[in-house]
Amino acid sequence: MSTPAQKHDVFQAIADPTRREVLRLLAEKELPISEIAIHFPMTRTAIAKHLQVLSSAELVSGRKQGREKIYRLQPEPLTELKQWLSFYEKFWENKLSILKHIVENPSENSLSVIHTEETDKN
Amino acid sequence: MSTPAQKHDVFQAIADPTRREVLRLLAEKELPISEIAIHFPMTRTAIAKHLQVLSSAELVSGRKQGREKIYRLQPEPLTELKQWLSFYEKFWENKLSILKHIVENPSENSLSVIHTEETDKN
DNA sequence: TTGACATGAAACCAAATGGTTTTATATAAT
DNA sequence: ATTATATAAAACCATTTGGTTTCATGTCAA
Repeated sequence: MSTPAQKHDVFQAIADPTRREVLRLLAEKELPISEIAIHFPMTRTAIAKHLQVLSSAELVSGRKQGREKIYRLQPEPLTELKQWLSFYEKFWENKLSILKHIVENPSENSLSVIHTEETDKN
Repeated sequence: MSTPAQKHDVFQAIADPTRREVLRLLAEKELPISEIAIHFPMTRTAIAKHLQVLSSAELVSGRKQGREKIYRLQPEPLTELKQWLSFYEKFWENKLSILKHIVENPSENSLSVIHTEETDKN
């Protein structure tokens, strides 16, 4: 974490399971650091740093209110992830549709396909 | 990297830009390690390790053919990412639709909303 | 004003990460 | 048989990461 101030990437920000859980919490409602920290088996400080990472990726924003700092979810950067993903969707949809075809048509030559692998070994 | 043999998670696997670029390459066609490495400013060994990470996340699979090891894309685990993302879509779509509403209705009280922030400072 | 909270900042630490170089091994080509 | 190619495995290294503890500061409450 290391309070980098440097812009973090969305991909990197969501790589950590703790940070994903923080996002999940903030999806329900905005929360001050201490309240967030209650849900985790680590110190408030550690959570504060995770929030800084999320903040530098612009996935959350924090406003100071009295003595507490309240964080809220800012989901917009996730569109970048969605875009990235959309490129790959055609690949797995393709694979799944082939599978679907085999499952839904138990006739045809499914068995011969399976046997191909077996016979290759000989 | 460190050749962990341990199962890697998709989120972690795609966190690294080099690995994302590798996936992009393999999306076009399967390739042996050396060919992949040509596209990067690092050693073949480094790429081999990235491939191990991708492999342990099951985003690629490698088969040995002669003296080369050919890797191919295996996009299925990305469905987990998509699922994760889908939870957040409602949030940003919500925000965008509010924005859209403001933009498309320049009448109404958009200005008063903007002024709220200004007057808070006093 | 005197504590009690909530945070911020800094120093520190172990482990993980992203890379390198070196050495070994199997396969292909001459 | 020899050499070149493709990978694998291991040792090593610097930096980053995810965490801690300690100390300082601002704010709320009594």
